[in-house]
Amino acid sequence: MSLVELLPITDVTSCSVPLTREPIDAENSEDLARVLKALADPARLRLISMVAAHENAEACVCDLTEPLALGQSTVSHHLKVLVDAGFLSRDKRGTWAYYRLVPGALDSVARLLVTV
Amino acid sequence: MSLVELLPITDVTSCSVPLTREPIDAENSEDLARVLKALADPARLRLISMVAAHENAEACVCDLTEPLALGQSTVSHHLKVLVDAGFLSRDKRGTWAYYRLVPGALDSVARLLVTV
DNA sequence: TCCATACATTGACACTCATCGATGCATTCG
DNA sequence: CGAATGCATCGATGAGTGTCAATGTATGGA
Repeated sequence: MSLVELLPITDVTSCSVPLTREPIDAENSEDLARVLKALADPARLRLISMVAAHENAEACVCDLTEPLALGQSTVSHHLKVLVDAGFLSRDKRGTWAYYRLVPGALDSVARLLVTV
Repeated sequence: MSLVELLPITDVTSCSVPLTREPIDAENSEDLARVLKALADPARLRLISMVAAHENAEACVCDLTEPLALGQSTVSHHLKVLVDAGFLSRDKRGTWAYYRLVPGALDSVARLLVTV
């Protein structure tokens, strides 16, 4: 397991500089690609969007399965990918698992892409 | 061939609203995922970065092959993916093909991710 | 205690993708 | 004209990924 999987995304990307400011080295390009790969899926983008829009800015798996029209195990898998990438946090309360956006995670990725 | 493949990236994403502002619908999520997938590769991130940093903000394939340590056909393939996604433009002059950043392409993606 | 519910994990499968070598196609130069 | 250069395309291959059904694991209620 690498450092990337253990630290929140902000720690991974904060040490780097915008993509177009200076040539990115091989290691940083792999870190950023790993993070972008977690975002580059329609179901996961919708999950992020749905969690953000949900009441109290949190949602459990059962809230997300039906509107996505995907199986429960598939939704669970996507949520895990997003948690591992640092975009979502998981809070288990009773039988439910509540997912939230990690503040600043999306923004730190956006900052790396911006050219101005 | 869908509209997405024909139009520059700015046209695809300008009609959409930041991911966390309101729930993204299935169609928009597929468009955005397609664009992010083009970015989510270490070699392609380095290509974008190297083109941006190169003299006159343009580079030909022969400038990019060696530092990437990838075969010429592989580099050519990655450049095509980036052109198709709207991030790079191609200008053939003589035997050389010069690639440039499409102004605003990265920024319009960054705007979709930002939460503030 | 037993069952139902919510979720995670596993295994399998189809599909996509990154990479390479070989080939094709212009263009330039001798 | 012929050889060489720069690049795109093709076919193959191995690795990765999204999806599902089935199973595992807690937790809470009757």
